[in-house]
Amino acid sequence: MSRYDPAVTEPKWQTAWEADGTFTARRDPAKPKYYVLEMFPYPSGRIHMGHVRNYTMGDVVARYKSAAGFSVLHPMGWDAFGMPAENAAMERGGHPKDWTYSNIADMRAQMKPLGLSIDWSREFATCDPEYYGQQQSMFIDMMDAGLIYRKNAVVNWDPVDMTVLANEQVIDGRGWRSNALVERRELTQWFFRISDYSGELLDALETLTDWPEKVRLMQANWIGKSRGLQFAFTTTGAPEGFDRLEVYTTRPDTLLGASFAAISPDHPLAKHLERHDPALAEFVAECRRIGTSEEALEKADKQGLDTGIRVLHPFDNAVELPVYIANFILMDYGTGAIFGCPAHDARDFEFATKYGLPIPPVFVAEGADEAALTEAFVPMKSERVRYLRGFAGAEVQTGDEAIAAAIAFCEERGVGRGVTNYRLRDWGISRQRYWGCPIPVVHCATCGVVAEAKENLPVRLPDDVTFDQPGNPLDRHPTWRTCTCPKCGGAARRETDTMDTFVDSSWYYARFTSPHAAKPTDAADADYWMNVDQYIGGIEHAILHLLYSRFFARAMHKTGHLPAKAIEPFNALFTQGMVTHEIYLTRDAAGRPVYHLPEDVTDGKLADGTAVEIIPSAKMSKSKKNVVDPISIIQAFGADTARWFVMSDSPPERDVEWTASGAEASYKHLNRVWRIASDIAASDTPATADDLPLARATAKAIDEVTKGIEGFAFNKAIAKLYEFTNTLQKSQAGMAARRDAMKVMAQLIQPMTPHLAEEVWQMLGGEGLVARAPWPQADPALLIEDTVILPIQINGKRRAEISVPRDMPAAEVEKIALANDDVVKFLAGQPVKKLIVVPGRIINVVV
RNA sequence: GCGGAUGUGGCGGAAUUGGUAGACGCGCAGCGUUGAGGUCGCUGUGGGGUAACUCCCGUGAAGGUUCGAGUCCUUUCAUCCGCACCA
Repeated sequence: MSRYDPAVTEPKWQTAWEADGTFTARRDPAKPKYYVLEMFPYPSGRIHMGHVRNYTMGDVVARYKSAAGFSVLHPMGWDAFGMPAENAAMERGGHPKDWTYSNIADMRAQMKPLGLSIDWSREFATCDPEYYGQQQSMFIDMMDAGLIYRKNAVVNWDPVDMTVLANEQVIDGRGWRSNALVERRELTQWFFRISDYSGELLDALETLTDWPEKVRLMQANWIGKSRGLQFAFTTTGAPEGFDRLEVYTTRPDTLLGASFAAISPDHPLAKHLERHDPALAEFVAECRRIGTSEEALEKADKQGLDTGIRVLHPFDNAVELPVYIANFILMDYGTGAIFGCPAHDARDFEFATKYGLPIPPVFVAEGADEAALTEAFVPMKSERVRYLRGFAGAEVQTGDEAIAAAIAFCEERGVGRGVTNYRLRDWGISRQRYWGCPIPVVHCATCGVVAEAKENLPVRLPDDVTFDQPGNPLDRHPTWRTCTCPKCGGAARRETDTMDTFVDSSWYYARFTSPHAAKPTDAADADYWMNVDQYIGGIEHAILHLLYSRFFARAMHKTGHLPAKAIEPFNALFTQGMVTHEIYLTRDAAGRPVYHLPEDVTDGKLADGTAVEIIPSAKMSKSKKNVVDPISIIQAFGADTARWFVMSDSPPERDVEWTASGAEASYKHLNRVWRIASDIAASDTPATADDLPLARATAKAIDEVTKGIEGFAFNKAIAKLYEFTNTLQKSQAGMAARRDAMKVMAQLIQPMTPHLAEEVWQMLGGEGLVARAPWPQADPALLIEDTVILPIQINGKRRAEISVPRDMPAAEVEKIALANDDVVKFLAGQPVKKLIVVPGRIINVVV
């Protein structure tokens, strides 16, 4: 008997599917449609196990839905613009375009052997001019619809390389190549008005019931709706034009605990003051070196500088508060200025302690006395506190009540107004880089900023660019910038900023519905295929990519490119975990770690016998050398083994650790299934047992595997398939019954291990391709057990069990339970206080 | 710093959502098959105690609610993800 050979079998069935056109998506009015999408990959050049896991999950869903009678769309493309291509060009020479397209070809070649049910005829890359040209056309529509504007915004500026840096390229406040201290610099940049949709994007989260709760919560917190008070302090000693200082607060009830005011280093007042005060300018420059990321700002040591300006407390003009410039105030949130209430805010407390400012408490915990504070007292939202001073007097109430009361009180007295504020900022899409979608705009001396005419689209990237120096190659290209104004025909200058790559990925799902259309979308196709029924990707995209896509779908609807039903483009979302691996290292003479590849380590030792340190499982990364290459796994064991392994063991939303032994175990299991199938196909051993138990086991397997796939619990579906395999292997039922059960096995494993499934299906004489066979149905009559085993607890501890008919009345169950020998023994004659019978579950005797 | 998640045997995990903790797989041990190794098949496997037993302990830690808690509540520790120019 020969062995299962994936190297022969897998390509055979891939060819069969291709010849059959099994996975070509078609608009079929007779069937319901189902659109499965995995977040498309960045073409780095190599697929990794994370890709295998992501696409296998989508493939399981796609194949299952197809068997269940849906017309399925399951496409693949490439998120192909971005910095790595430019970095490669700078480091190794060559052109970003060549690098990218050659990577795409490599990755496609690595992906095809996985046997994914993808409709490759819809493939595109976002760097195809056909794609980004349509994006430019929509940009112009969005300009016309008032969704786009320009304003100044800060960027990380590398003063040595004379270039803008991404946050990722700023390491400890220094440029990653030049090592120069990074500065903040203002540039005029393009923005999408996503904040116009803050309220809607927040409210609509409630309709996304098939999204993970945590993702909805993260988005809600990101949008950050708050109700607060905006008011103006009157200043003294401030320069002309700054006689009022607007502040926003979400805690107006603590206004009487104010002990200082503070402004952002980017506040207009700070910018004014630095022009005349060298010491202050020095401080502000220091603040600007922190970088632009919120994380860096929040983690930095709290620093402040007294400007000498004072503000008057709005309720007591005799009280003057100092105005500081403070490094932790964000210009982008509220008004860029705050009042500090150290008693009830941890950051303000730290700041006041450092600069010796008073810390007057406003309230204390309910029932507590006023005492010196050793840290800020920040009550929980629902916690009731007693106000020592405040608009509500010495009353006890929760923060929410007090805030509403404080806003009403202030408004009555003309101190500011209640406002709803959002943390969400407009989306800055300008990038001073080459490898992105050019912003289709020209700058004309006469007409100003003008959109390019649509007939001139796409505005193509020039091919003749160099990367021998930092900065934007579009900016220094000799001729590309020169153009004519589409409005007046005069000489004009082309915009050299390109778009954030998040724009590319904000509508690719819509483009897949009609990837070759001469417009961004085709109405009939978009109407049939949208929305994405199941979207699958990493949790790291929980906020930005998904929020931008939700905004962009709304913008596409507003500009006529998507139907109204598609403003929430993803009906269901699943966020999968990473594939991780142990890290192996030894130490060099200086104690520095030296990493070793998994294949060089056997039983915790290198080939020369040196023992390695094993660091627990972590994200696969090249520098830690803990990467397992899917291609080598496919070559060794076949794609089905890799697919089976990444779907087994861990729940899909959690990380899964790749282990060599696990992969081998998967391989062995698939071989076992094949062996059992070929035994059944070949032999004709007589039945020595009833067919009924196997029929029951089959029905149960169908039921539980179906539930597992529907519920995204692939690990549980696989556990059931192991059980079913064990049952089938041991079954002594008749050959016809075993054949039928094995054919069901082929159908049930088809989503996970499609090649093996086809092979088994064929061995048993299944008709056509199992990929086209309808999903098996479980006979409901076979799912019902006749008897149930009920555990009996005495005072909550399991002491006995009884087996009773499934629908025996509770009164009779009680009688049998109390008569049980073990129960009688444990009760030892004590009277029963209470008897709890949960039908079909458990009996608890309380004495 | 802020926001979000996770924590169960030697390991990955299961537990019908408040009702038998440890399904299934890995690993390990024993037995069988095999010339040997591997493969394959069978049996056992949370910790402790016992001659034996349905005896005790046990879901990161501490406390609470309940007839009953891995599951609910409070506090706490550890790890991971995101923080707006990485994709």
